[in-house]
Parts: sequence; structure tokens; C-alpha cells
Amino acid sequence: MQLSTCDTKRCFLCTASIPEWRDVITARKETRIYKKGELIFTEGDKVSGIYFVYEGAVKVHTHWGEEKELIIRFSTTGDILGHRGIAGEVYPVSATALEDTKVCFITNEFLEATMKTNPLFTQRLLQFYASELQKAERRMRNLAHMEVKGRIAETLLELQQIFGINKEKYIKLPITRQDISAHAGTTYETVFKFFTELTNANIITTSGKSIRINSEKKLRAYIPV
Amino acid sequence: MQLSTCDTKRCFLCTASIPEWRDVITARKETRIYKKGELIFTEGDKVSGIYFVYEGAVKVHTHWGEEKELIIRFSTTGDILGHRGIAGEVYPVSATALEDTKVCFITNEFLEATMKTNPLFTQRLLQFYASELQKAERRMRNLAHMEVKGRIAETLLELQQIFGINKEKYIKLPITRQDISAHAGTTYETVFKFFTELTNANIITTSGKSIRINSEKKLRAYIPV
DNA sequence: CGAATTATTGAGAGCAATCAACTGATGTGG
DNA sequence: CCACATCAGTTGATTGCTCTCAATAATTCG
Repeated sequence: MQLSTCDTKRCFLCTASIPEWRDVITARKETRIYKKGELIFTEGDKVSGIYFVYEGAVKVHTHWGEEKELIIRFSTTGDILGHRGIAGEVYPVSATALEDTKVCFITNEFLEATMKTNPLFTQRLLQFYASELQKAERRMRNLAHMEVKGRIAETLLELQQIFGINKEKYIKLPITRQDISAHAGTTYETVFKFFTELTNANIITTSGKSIRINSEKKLRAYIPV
Repeated sequence: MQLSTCDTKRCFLCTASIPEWRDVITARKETRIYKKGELIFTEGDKVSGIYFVYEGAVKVHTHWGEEKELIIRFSTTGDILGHRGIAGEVYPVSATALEDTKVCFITNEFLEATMKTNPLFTQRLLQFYASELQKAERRMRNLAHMEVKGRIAETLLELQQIFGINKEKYIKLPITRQDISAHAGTTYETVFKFFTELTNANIITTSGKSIRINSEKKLRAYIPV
């Protein structure tokens, strides 16, 4: 395991903390690089701490039966992973690197000690959770009532919002249709057919696994309300 | 607005707090009774504080378009309401009393002040959020991949688990098929037809709006994995 | 008692999953 | 270098589930 200190300017844990505390945590944090495709933690693993994404892209996902999976969210630089574990013994979800990803790891003991001595940090963490909860509930509603095309459209917009675009306006992270379908709660084929439709209407352009949204407005037309 | 102090033995806010702090909050809490069907807060309302259910039953729900709604969760004695609002300016969901419900209200200012001075409380609240997040993500997965019958079955089991059963083994809270469908993310008619099927197979018994689960095992057969 | 709302059931339509077939790219062994 | 196998990508056809709509029955309410 490769260890190094964090760049405190980019890390949620560091920027959230009070200055005095930052010095302490900077010295204690362990950083590791996960290769593309590598599992960071798995559903059912014993919770040992919390992760902060220093740099890279990660999918947080949970399986359903043998074949199906649902991607709960995509995470990138500055995001927190494994925080659902706080409430239980084991992680209820898995996390997989979508590209080479640098992650800071904080042990449970250290996290708890920090929360005890740093109320401001705990409060920030609380707000983060509340905001995650809002997103989760919004997504619940979408999965329940929005039809497939709308959910795929939302996934695309979310990917663009999370990972940003490069100078050619392509979404920075190349992503498989498989992952898009797993996030939208649909099948590979359905995503494929919708992509063909979107490409023909010049709403998106694809180049391998890179995607460019040409007309956000037209894409949003698939999302009623 | 009817005001009274809370029974600290049943209130999450009180039991979570350290003893010294309990005396303070007991004096400050405002309690109000909401009539069955009454809105406690509405999607879009400015966040003014957090609610604790002293006694009763509440649905937390969000709408989709004009007609459709999704019930995010059911709450009862000891649960917290409006906590999603912490992260934003307005409530992203609504809460409606399903029966006459007694609710404690804590203002934002007081909540924040409490968190600042009471790290233990903040930590308890954090754990509560983490557990809510886990539930939300589990539900996300179900809505995405489980078919309708399974989702209705889950709703029934959840209702029984949350509200308990009376001496005739009926779920304590009488609930409309409308609300069940809104929680399962389906339509009234579909719930109705499935109920007929379940009743014929003697898996459930209905009497008006009361429901009794006769065979939890058979009901679970509709929930794969 | 009549009107309006709610419950119940049936028939039909539509969306999306599943299945299957085809294409093209890459690899492998003769 | 070619024949064949394999596998991912692509597309079409079919099936089935669930929503929608509509019609009838029951109940509530004025």
C-alpha cells in the first residue's frame, strides 16, 4: 500500500476541519492509488474507515441478484466514500475505480476521535449527509416515476456535471453504456437504442466511450416536470 | 399552536442528548398536534427547524407532476422529520399526518447551537443520517430492479415493522391502497389486483383499511434475493 | 332518495426487457 | 495467410408486465 500525505487544499476532510486539526490529520492520513477497475471496498466488507477521493473517478454500486447492479452514484475528486458504513458493521455498497484513483483513508477510530474533538467537522459532515440524503430521495422519485429515456438523460447530465467537460466538450470520463444503464436502472440494449436516437437527432455525439452533449436543452426535453 | 414539553423518555432528541442538556431542551421544545391528513410541512417551504414525532404516524412524500406522488418513508413515534432540510433552504419533501400526530419542533437556531455545544448529540444525529442513507439506497435499488409485486410486498412488511401489530395481528395503522401504491411506486389498481391475489391465497387479510399479514414467508416469496 | 365519490374488475395499449440474430473486429492455430 | 472461433457491438422481433382507460358495483353523503 502506497502511503503519502494529502493535498489539504483539495480534501473535504481537510478543508472542513479547523486549522489546528488539519496539521494533525495531514500527518496521519494514508493515501493509496487504485487501478482502473479495482474494487476499493465491497458490499459486505467490514467497515474499517472512511475514504476521501483525492483524484480520479469512482462508482458506488450495489448488486441485485446475480446479474443486475445499480450504480448509486458517481464520485470524483473531493468526494467521500464509505460514509454509509458509519451506521453499520459492513458496507452496504461497493466502490470501484473507473480510472486510476487516488484515495485517502481514515480509520474509524481516528474519525470518531476527530468528531469528538471537532464539532465543526462533525457538523460539516452532517450537512454533507443531509445533502446526500436529498439526492438519494430525488433519485428514488426518478426511478419510481420517470420513464427510461428520462432516467438515461438524467444520468448523462449528472455525468457531465460531476466529471466536467474537456476542451472538445466531451465528458471528461469515458464511460461504458453498461455503467450508464446500471445508473439509469435499465438494460444495455435500451441505452444503446436511445443513444442511436440521440445521435441521429444530434443531441449527443459519441466517440468510443466518450460522450458529448450537444444540446442540453433538447436532452432535458426527455425529463418532464 | 399548542405548546407543551416533551416526554423526554421517548424523544430521540432527548435520549440522544447528554443529561445536562436535556433540562434545557425540555423547557424549550414546542409540541403541537396535527390532525389526520394535515400537512406538517410542504415541499418548497422555507426550512425553519426540525421535527420529532412524539406520537402518531406520518408519511414523508414528494410529488411528481400533477398527479403522481412517491412516499419516501413512513414515520412514527421517536422518528425525526424535516432533517433533509438541513442541507438546503427549503424542504425537498412534504410531511402529512396519517393519524392525529403529536410533534415536537426545534428551531434551526436552537438545533445549531445545540450541535455546537453537544458533540455527542451531533454524532448521534450523524449516525441517524447514515442509517437513513442506507435505507434510501436500498429502496433505490428496489425501485430500480424489483418488480411491482415485490415492491408492494416490501411496503407491507415495512408497514408492519414500523407500526407494529395489534392483538388481532392487524397492522396498527389503517392505510389506504392509495398510500401503499405511492410507496411502492405503482398505481392504485395494481395494488388492488395484487391484494385480491394475496387475499385469495390467504397470505393477507383485509378489513376495511386494516391489513393483516397471515404468512410473512409466502409474502417474502415475492421478493427475490 | 339521488348524486357523488370510491371500490372493483376487465380489456387494451405501450413500453421496455428479453431473446436471438447479425455484424465486424480481434485473435488463434493450422 | 487464411479459415475459423470468439467476443463485443448492434439491431430487430417477440413477449410480458404494468399502466391506462373504461365500465360497473358499492358506499357515502347531502
